Amino acid sequence: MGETNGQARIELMQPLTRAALHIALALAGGEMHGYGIMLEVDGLSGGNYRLGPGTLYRSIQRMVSDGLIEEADPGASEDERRRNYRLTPFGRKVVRAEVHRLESLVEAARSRGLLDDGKE
Amino acid sequence: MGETNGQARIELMQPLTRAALHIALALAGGEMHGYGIMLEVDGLSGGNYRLGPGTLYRSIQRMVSDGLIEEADPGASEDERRRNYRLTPFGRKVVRAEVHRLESLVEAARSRGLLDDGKE
DNA sequence: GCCATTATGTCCAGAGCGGATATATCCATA
DNA sequence: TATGGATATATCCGCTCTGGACATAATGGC
Repeated sequence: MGETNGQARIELMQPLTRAALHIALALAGGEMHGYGIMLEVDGLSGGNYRLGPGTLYRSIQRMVSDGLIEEADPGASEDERRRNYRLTPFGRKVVRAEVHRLESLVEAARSRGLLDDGKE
Repeated sequence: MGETNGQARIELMQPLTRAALHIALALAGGEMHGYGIMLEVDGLSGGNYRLGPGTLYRSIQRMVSDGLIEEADPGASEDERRRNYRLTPFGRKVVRAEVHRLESLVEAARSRGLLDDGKE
């Protein structure tokens, strides 16, 4: 194979921007259009993190040109305005690596006693 | 009590910037000076995330003025150039809230099957 | 037909960042 | 003791990323 090893490409993409991470996580559940991603991210963060339209559509474009996501065929009977996106296999690898990084951070927090004594 | 409830202030600080999160996690293990934080962050991320001096000292200043960290008395026999910092109780609450957010994201990733089939 | 909602997109100003540069101290060792 | 690499802090420049306002238009319920 003429291409450089995939691991290197993955590391070049890290760390994902905050917006890209949330978009990727939303798309990990299945393909979805932009506005849907916006609502999904709002929900999965419990309202603590919101994507405005500027950040949303700009991030989508960047992720497409980076090969993290790709446009999917529009569902048959759906709203014609919608543009559906899905994670590419490469994108999936990158998010997975990023989530593992987050897990390490959470573990570091735990080992430093940050999560003990749960009262505020 | 004349002050607004602390929970609101915590939410105003969220989400922490990437740099601030890493600095706070480094300081969760005990007080430390800037250069030490830089090395600690490098280590706790396995080299995947590095703070350059610009981001580091700028972030420290911002976090001090936001009340997340504060300067501590320098240790007796230590290098006089060092300026030691520690998390404030408020800063500790904010990092804890942020780590809980990260845990939710990891959990969302898991429930979407993103962490299954561990091969690359 | 009316109009809120859904949906995508651009633009601007400001926040955050990476890395170069500057400066100075510390300390091992030659 | 002087030389120099590591330690330590700080600022500056240019770029990326973001938030939110604004624009435009199709959809769908009434």
